Amino acid sequence: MATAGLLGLPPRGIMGEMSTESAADRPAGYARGRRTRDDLVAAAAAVYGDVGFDGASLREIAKRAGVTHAGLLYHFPSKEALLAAVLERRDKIDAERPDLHLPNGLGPLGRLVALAAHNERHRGIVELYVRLAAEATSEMHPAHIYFTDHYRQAREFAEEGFRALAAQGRLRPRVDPQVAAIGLIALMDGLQAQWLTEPEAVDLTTALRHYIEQTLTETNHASGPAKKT
Amino acid sequence: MATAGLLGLPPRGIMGEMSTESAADRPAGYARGRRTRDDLVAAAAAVYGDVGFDGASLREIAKRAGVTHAGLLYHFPSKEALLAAVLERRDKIDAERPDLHLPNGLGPLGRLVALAAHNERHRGIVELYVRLAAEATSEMHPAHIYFTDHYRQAREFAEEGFRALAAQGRLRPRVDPQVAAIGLIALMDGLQAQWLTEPEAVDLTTALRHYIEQTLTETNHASGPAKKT
DNA sequence: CCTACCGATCGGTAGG
DNA sequence: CCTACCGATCGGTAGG
Repeated sequence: MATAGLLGLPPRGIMGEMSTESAADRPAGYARGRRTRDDLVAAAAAVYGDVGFDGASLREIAKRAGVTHAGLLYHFPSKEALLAAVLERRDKIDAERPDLHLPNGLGPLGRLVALAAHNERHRGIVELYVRLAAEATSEMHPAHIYFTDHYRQAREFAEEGFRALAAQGRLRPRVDPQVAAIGLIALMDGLQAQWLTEPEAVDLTTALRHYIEQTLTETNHASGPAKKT
Repeated sequence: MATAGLLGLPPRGIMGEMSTESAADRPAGYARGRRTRDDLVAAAAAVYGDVGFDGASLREIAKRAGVTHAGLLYHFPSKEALLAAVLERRDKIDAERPDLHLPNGLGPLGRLVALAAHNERHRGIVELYVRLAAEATSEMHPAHIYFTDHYRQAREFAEEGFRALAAQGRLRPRVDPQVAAIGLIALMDGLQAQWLTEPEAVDLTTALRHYIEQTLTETNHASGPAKKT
């Protein structure tokens, strides 16, 4: 789930109909208000991680950012507008992240392993995505479009990765890149849920690496500088 | 996630400290009250699937079962007691299910594929588990113990399955049964979340079968009567 | 950005 | 099993 913006694609639309109009996107030359808004978005992300979007109260988010809940609604006209801002920020952060480039013999898919390693050190991000993804399962949920989009992008990225390996003749002949891609994304998500529930019992990268290596031909298992983390 | 009771183990404890004492477990010779309680548990499972446990209101659950919310609290003394009853019922149903036995060349792990195929025809079950598992991530959540237990059992079952294959010499030499088991359970969970979000884009069994087959030696891929579903 | 308020809904209890 | 109620909390608005 915490694979948003993975491709560095331009954050397109993000929330479907949802609009962040109003005070929220003023000239932004007013440093103070900008700061408050950033604090609100950060606080919201944290609270969503703790109790989900549905369970989050504007009063709790506002309190953590040091304003009243009516003050929050001055900056973001509705609960949904704040959610949109949180998701936009996540995509922006992910897209701008320069790390995740350590070559590791797994081709583009190495980025996914590196992302998992990064997430392991940022529990809050994982909590945010695991909770939101479960809520957004419903077609009526305000983040539903965001997640269908997110899954599609993640799948396409993984599929490209497997195709690249196939082009190099490194993929086992029976491996279907599309099926392998769906599985890889699902594996990442499932590992995150299990890891949050019981961090000692599971780690995020081992099973992932194992999965990718199973799809490679025997001679390609050396997997380069694997333990670079 | 919807792998509860997979092993047919005696439902042990279930909810940690949580107790279902009180009126809820009377002699049970009173058919009418028994019926009402069953209706309440079924309604609760449905509402949890829609909006999660945290988001579910006793009034909505009671209405679906045809009683008032105070009537519900007569049968189940608290919101948590009702949750315990829902989880107990799920384990009982799973343990008693006689299907899931079609041999398919995958050994014990074939049961997991059969379970996924079954879940594909019972969206409500999957919704219930995906939502609860995300909420139960927090150590404070009343279902947390249930899920740590559930994950542990599921992992052990899968690990046994991989060991059985290894004993038959059917496992590829590089495959670690424990790592493969963690991955298989995670894969099931992640597929379920993706499938709920976008049912047309993903199916529950293909990626699962693919994963298991990747761990087998070349000569074992025929996978027996695969499309028996 | 705040104070003050609105109607709605929540889990749970009293008392039959 | 119900009616009737409790205190708490919710998202959002009015009006500055």
